Amino acid sequence: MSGEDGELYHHDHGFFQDRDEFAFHDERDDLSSFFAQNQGGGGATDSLQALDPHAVSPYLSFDDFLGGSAVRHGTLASAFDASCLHPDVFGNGEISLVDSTAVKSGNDLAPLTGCGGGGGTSPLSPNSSVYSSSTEAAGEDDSGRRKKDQLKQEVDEEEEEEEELEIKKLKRQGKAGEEAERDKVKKQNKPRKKGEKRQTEPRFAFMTKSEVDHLEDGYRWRKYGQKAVKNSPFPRSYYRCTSLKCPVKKRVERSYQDPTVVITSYEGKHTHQSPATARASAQQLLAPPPPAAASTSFRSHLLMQQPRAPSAIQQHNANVSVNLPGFQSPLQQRQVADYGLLQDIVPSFTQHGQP
DNA sequence: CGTATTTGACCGGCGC
DNA sequence: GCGCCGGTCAAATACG
Repeated sequence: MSGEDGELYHHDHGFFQDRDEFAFHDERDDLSSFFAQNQGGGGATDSLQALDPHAVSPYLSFDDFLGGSAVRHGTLASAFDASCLHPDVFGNGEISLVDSTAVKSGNDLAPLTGCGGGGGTSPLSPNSSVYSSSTEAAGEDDSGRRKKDQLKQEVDEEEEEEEELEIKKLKRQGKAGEEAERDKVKKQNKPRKKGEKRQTEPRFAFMTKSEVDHLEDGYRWRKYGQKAVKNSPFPRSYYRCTSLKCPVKKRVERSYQDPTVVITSYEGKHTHQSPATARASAQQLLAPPPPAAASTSFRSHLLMQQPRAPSAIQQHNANVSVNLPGFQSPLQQRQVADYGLLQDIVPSFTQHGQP
């Protein structure tokens, strides 16, 4: 239990402290600087690096993952409990830590409101998330091979990726093909370039303390596989975005060292809007959002909570030993209010131009 | 009945 | 070359 997690949190702790020194908007440009810090600074990175330092540049930020829609971000943000969201966190690309309340029954993030404390849904246990641009955040041990893999992945071409996806789809749809054909396709599928593996898509992983494996992030996913994880009693689940043509995949697994920690990795970019988002915006257009619409509008939910996060966060932090000192600067909060979820999640992107 | 999940088989990549 | 492993497929099954 405390083993890895403890370590992780510990590191994060240090990390954030570090960050604190630089203030969130400090992140001058973007991920790169952040990465630089991480890699060099040590602190949080140690364990995280195992996740995959190389991944760094090629990886997407939240923004990218979510497809660019602010609202969408919000949804995911909720996964981390946006209310507690840490700007820094999302702004940087490699690793971040978010404090959120435990996700209990139900995948819906709505209940996550905890952070704000105002919400009322009581946060039982703090839900903290660490995220990194790499995948195997969970990697924990067998980083060797994975690192290699990812390095190669970086080299991969997106085009091929798409092609492959297409083929696969066709294959699936045109079942008429029979097995023979299937085999054929399969073979055509992979052989592409020698030495180059598929899987180019940027990845992004984060850890969350949650009782449910599959966190609701606003998108619809279909599980297409599950595999036992070596050295872990917990299986890894593979999900694919159900949206047509959307290549995004997601892997979910539990840390074997701390079963309460769920490691989620996203791969690829959404090519569409999140259903939840769409719904939410539609509603807003039709009618003014109800004050506390318990409902699912991630967006409103988040917006309402943002402001209160700070205090609550720190309390939680204490529990988890995650430190998010002064995480939410007024500036950030303002942004949130002004621009919406995405921005608060990925401040660096929104403020990009900042000198 | 349509959709989602489960699960065993298969494939390719990688290390030895 | 062989075996291991991660990732994916797709038939079977469960669920609404």
